[in-house]
Amino acid sequence: MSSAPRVRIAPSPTGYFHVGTGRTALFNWLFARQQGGSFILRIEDTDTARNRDEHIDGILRALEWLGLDWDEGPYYQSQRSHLYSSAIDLLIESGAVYACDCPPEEIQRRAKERGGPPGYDGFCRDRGLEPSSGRMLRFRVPAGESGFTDLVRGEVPKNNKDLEDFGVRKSNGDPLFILANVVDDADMSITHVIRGEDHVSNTHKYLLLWDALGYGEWPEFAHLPLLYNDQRKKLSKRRDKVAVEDYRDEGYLPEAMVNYLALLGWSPGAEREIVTREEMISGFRLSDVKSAGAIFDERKLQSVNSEYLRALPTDELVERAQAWLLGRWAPIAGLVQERARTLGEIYTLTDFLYRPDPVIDDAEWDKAVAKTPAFEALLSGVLTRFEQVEWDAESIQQAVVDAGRDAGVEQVGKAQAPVRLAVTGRPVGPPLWQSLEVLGRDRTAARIRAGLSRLHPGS
RNA sequence: GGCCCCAUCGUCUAGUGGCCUAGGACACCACCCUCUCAAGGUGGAGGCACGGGUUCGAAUCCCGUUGGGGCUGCCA
Repeated sequence: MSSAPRVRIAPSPTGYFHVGTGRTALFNWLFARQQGGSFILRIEDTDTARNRDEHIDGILRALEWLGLDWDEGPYYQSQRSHLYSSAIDLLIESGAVYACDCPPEEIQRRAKERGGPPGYDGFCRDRGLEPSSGRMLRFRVPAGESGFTDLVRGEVPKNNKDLEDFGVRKSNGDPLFILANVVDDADMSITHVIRGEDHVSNTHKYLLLWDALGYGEWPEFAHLPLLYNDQRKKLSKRRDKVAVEDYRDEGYLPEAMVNYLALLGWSPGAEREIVTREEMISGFRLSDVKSAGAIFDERKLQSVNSEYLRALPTDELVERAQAWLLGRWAPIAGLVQERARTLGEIYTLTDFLYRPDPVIDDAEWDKAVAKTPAFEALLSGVLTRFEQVEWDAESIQQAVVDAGRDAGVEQVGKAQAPVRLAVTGRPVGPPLWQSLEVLGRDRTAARIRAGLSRLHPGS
């Protein structure tokens, strides 16, 4: 194939955008960009019962968020039914398909009776039923072999006897996925079909149809290994967090998500983990894609995301976090930046600035503060000093150090602990002195007073 | 059940017959740094599923076993 490659991503409107679809889209996009080809978006909405406009909108926004721009489309299969109809007419004419009126229960019953494998048994093959409405259409699978060569996995053999007569049109007249898929790939001159491994067995049927329709030279195929959960099962909506929009909403950066997704099944080479888009485009090879599946590990995603977060100019970070929280935390943004793994986590680290009062866990308080008698004197010493010192990080630090010394708590690390818990409600967080400076003298003092009375509920 | 695919540390991977007493990253452990937590630094534990071949030589090639996965819809 000497002309510019044409590839496509063909999601169906299921209500969310699966990370696996995102990975497939990315690999298609990388291939197209590197080869100077076209990346085409086609919505596979032949199942009219499931279609919803907002689902389609979700697909477009997810693709945009990931930065995977398409060159053509979106095309909608629901608007191309005339193409499928004429293809079906052709198949009827040539006798490549036949009508079938077996109810699904009947097919199942016969399979059970037969004791053999489940699936259709060709019952209507030679009944000569008219292809009238109310009857589905099945492809008459010929004897022979339907093997093909896959760009990532090599030869994929198949004996046609292991293929049942699959449906190409529903009894309500709608085309089935496999038919629409083939017709559109031919019509759109798709040169490389890059999709998930769960489609390999569809490919044999695809090719049979392709030939029956006289489309000529086959496209190339590349089947990508699947993404699994930690149980090594295909990532599924039911058990797993699979929606790209969920990761977006938690504050993962699209560039980090793309980087992580690229690492699943492909590698930029030894000792590299963080890769720019340009490097991905220039280094990507379909032949380098692994054929074994990969587990989607959110901890690694977090780590990649942290790297991208820390690499951001701090003012840009503040800007991009606007959707999660207001900019009140900006003065300590640089300190928060290296501690947050997602934009959403920034709030956890800075919520003491946003809440009217800290939420203090009783058990935590008892363990970290109440058990140490000296901390009472420490806190009141801190309070006294806080009311007098200049309100800047350095003075705040000095006040805590001095109060600690007077209370017999020499180590600063120890002395800051009760102050931190009383004021922020958490045992850990960004550096305390700067945090208190931003919080302000009055709110800080009030919280320490509250801590003191927590020590002595009566007084 | 049938058909097909896959197999390097817990996870993602490098490795395409000698450079491998198998390298990196995440996660984990220890230490250093340090106002906590991170970040950073140093060190550590941890893997070629198993069994046969082929070869002077196998993580790399072949066969088998085991394990895992996918498909098997009038969903896509």
